[in-house]
Amino acid sequence: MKQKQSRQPDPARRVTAQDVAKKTGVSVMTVSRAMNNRGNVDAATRKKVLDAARKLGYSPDHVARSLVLRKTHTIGVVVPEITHSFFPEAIRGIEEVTYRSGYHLILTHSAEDAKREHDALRTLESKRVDGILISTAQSVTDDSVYREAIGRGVPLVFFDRVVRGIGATCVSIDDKESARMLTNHLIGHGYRRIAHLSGPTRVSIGRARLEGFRNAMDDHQLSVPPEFVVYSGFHETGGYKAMRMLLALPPERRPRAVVAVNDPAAFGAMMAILEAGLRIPDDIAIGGFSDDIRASLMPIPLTTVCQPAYEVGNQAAQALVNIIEGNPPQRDLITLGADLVLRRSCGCQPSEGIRRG
Amino acid sequence: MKQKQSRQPDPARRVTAQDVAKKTGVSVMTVSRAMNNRGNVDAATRKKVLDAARKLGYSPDHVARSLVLRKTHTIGVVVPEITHSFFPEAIRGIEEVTYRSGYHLILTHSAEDAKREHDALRTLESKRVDGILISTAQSVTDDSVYREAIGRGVPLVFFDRVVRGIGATCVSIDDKESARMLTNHLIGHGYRRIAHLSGPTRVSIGRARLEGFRNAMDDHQLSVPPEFVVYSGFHETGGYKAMRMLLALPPERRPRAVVAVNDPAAFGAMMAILEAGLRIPDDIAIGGFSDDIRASLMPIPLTTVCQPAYEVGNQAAQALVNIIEGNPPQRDLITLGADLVLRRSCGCQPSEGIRRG
DNA sequence: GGAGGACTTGTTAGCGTTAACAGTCGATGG
DNA sequence: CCATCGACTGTTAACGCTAACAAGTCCTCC
Repeated sequence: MKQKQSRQPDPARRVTAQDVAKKTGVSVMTVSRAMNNRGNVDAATRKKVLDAARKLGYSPDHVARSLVLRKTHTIGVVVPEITHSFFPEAIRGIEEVTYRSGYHLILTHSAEDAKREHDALRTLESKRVDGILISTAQSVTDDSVYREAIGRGVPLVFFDRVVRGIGATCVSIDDKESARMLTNHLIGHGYRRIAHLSGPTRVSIGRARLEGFRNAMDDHQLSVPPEFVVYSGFHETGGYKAMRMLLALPPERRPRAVVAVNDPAAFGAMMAILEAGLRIPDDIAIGGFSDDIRASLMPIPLTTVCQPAYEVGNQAAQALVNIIEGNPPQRDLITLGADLVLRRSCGCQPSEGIRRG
Repeated sequence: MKQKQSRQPDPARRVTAQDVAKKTGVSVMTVSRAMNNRGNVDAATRKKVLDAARKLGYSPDHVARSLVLRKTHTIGVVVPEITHSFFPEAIRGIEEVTYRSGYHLILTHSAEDAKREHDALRTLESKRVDGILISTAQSVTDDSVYREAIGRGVPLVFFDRVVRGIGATCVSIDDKESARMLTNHLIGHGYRRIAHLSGPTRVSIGRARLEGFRNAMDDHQLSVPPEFVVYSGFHETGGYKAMRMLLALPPERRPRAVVAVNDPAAFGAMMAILEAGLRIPDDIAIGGFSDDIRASLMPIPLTTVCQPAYEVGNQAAQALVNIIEGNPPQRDLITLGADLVLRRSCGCQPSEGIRRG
């Protein structure tokens, strides 16, 4: 067939700067300069190089470039669970920043598993990412992995589920303040006996929300009997079980309102309340966290704290990029405010009923 | 304080195999062999090397390794919109495969923009990913980008929004069949005048669902007047507007049932129907696609086609890894079946009412 | 008219790793 | 006793790119 086609020594071989150089009769260095729009290249030469590059389908090898420049323009992201509605939003916020600043994202997910998270961290480091954004897994009990990475000079920024006091920047929602705000709102409705469905205190958000709840109660000199703080974890079933325990109390010792650690727990609790033949908010009022997409669609729409996931990701990414580029942020604790979304479950009769969704 | 701490010439410098070699008195090659568990290393030497590596905090540089081995163990993923509930699920399915097979994921999102997708593709190629998983953006009109990448030998697998006939493996839901199934179900309820709220026909799912709808109608010798196929796009507002157009028809010429291209469009349409003072399904029945988390929570729960997003991602990743590792799949069209989730909006009175959520 | 400068291009070396080949050393066997 | 083998380890040369310096050309200016 074709006799004199342009020779291709190894079909699997990629086109390199060498090939472009040979074709245009300049050195690889000039090709490099032209491709990177460096000054000091004659306009005509640059054009010649760029044309040849396009014709040959040449694209500079970032791997080689990364090796020599000691910079990969890549950021590692570790999330505990990609499908948790919070994280896609947060990733979107991260992506917006990194896209603008020319970084790429290596996404790993720890499946809430400490070992898997640890592996992810090590591999990201081996991949020589320029920095890491991480939201910790629930099963992590030991900071040393993070400390060591930081010790080795890897820029690390925590977001949402943060670890404070080990020298890494943390971006999170002011959970304590939000829990306080929500609790205060319930107190404002006149409720005095308020219970808390809590998350694991090992995780920062679990701790902070419990604290904020306690603070608000303390501020109003309201007591919190020990049986009013029930562990529910982060899921529907936990919320359901925890609420059942509260409902097992004699009626006069039951709470009149409940602050749930998040919306799924609140949904579980609501189910338990309705099953017990009680009404929301007439018998028991309830509030949650995270403005789950379902919150506004429940039979009794759920009052909840709306967490700016996009904003958290955005700020965390911004902080990380700044650190990487040599402008470390002033404070290493960035907390964002959250909004209270008032719906019927707390006793409000919102004019509009639904704020989003 | 400490006088004789181990010297660190350049604090920013990472620990290399060289350092480990020097410390243990062997050559870098032996370090490499020990780290990679190659044979031909004395057990005692290996231990010595591994110990020193741990002590120094050495982790092999994947960038350098990738350069010499011409393999990055990294897969590029391009999705049009990370927050579309379908994609986090799909990514989860991808992640499961890649985690098991030792690949990492570079995630890019095109924001439904052709140019941004094009950039992402080029950069991924420059980053020398071993393969690419892509779900196309809506605004793409030209295949050549994909063809060229394939021409350059980049393994490419499409998932969900696929491009057929250009030599890449495609993994998608059998949308035509699903649309047909849904339409058949409505016909089974006795509806004859059925309309379709359509997506962009440029996108494969838009085309396929329209076709499946048409096929089902043809099979039953039911006519589809031109005004019964209304463009809605993929969002609530589009569905709302499209439904308004159908409702603007004189009552006797209105549809009795509607097949929406996806759930958000269906939600918009439902809002329009209810606003017009009509009842669902009594006056107009409706069905959607994707089993959006809200579908079961609507005032009238929505009958919908449940798409196995996790499975799509999983199969696509599996196919790509196979291609990369030299076992190309037999067929280059992999279609997965979907399930019909029956709820009230189509006229069914499901015993259980809610299937998931 | 020759020193100096501006602009462009080339040369050399090295980023950290591994493949391929080349030793080294003790043991084995005819 | 020396060739041979096998187990281990070292040496060299890439992989594709860019920084740093060197060198060439042409021009300017005292």
